[in-house]
Amino acid sequence: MVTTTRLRKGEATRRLILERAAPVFNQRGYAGASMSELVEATGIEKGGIYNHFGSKEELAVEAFDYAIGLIVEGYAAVQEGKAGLDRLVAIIEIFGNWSGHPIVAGGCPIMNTAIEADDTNPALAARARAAMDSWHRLIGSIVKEAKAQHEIDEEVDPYELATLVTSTLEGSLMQARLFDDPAYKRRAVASLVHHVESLRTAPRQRKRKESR
Amino acid sequence: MVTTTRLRKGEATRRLILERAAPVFNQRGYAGASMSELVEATGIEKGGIYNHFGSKEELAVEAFDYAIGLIVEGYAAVQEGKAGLDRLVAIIEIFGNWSGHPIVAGGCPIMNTAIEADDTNPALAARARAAMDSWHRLIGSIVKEAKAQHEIDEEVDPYELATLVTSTLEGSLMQARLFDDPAYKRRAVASLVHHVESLRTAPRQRKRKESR
DNA sequence: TCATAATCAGACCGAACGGTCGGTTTTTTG
DNA sequence: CAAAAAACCGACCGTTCGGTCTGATTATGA
Repeated sequence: MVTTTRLRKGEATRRLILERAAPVFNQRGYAGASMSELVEATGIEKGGIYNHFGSKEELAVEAFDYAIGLIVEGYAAVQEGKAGLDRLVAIIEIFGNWSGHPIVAGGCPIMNTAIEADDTNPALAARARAAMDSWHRLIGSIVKEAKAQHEIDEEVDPYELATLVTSTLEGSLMQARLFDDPAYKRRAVASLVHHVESLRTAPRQRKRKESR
Repeated sequence: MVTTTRLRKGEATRRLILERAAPVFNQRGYAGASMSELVEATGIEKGGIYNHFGSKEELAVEAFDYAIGLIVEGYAAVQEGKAGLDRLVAIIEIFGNWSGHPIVAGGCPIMNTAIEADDTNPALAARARAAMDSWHRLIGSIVKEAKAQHEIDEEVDPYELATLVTSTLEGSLMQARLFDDPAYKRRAVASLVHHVESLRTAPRQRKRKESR
């Protein structure tokens, strides 16, 4: 353990800064979050923060990636033990259900960053694109798997379904947050689950889980 | 013409400020737009701007309302001469089609403002809620009209359909802008039009317009 | 344990922020 | 056309912005 112990303390505070800065950026936005707010949220003085990150933008990018990492973990966990279309249904349903303990405060970091950065911050926009792309691929690969197992029709385009699901979920999240009413999400989830279930081919008809 | 001519010049520049400030706020966000940028965009010096608006926030709120006014006009125009579900289809289709000459640069002001302001700016968030609410009512009333004319099934909930359409359109717009690819919108439009057409009751089956 | 390197605090910097205000110019009115 | 009023400019204000740097402190390796 040579290099491992060498940077131990530094890595710990670096991580701490990221985990406390992520919700600040996600709630206030990049332009709206000030260094003094980040100092307050992290408990680390400005000098300390700039010891680990070269600029506010670099911190924002890494905080975004950190938040995405948490989200990827969360969606991976919910698919465990499931296969095929059930994985997709599980993903759709959990989307409407972490109103209680959201992974990172302030809504979906991908959407928030996409909306703010698309016209103003190329670096952040690029990270948002990368994250969205990997999300599309996650859903697309599930659909492909379902097709390979003849669970759904051959005609279904994986990428098209992925982007449609994403549109509906993100759009409903935006409305749910605007009106502070999770019902918007629940309706979108119900509609999407119904749509996905309707794509199932007859042979493997299974128990259908209604959104409560 | 007493009071009419009294404030003539002032009203003109006030309007000019709003129409030039609206796209700046819509693209850079409230926090991201600086007064110096607004001075540059409007061609009016700071003192001139503050002669008409009490604060940056007041200007942002009025610029938002101005942008919404343009959008309302746009969607009203596209419904002209149509009735019932055709109005809804027209609205959905035009949503995907002003990529060329967008009403106000920077995407949908309602979504942009909702995403930025929901956690940070109560005044702007309230305006976004009001605008979204009136959008919901527009679509809801079309669905109600279609129901009254037995164009669609009695079971369809107008408000539910309105929010679902909104979710899908806004979510697709966000992705289209993130990847700078209108195909995301086209797919959402096609899916929604297909869904709406599928709700039509048999009697008045009409020509179906595919998205190109 | 002790030298060394990593870590951190906080004073400090110039620039840019949102906002004010007095003076000048331009409109409007009688 | 002159007087009054409205509109506008731009210098200026205090504050906060993102970022730097030095000296103190703490953790680490030998």
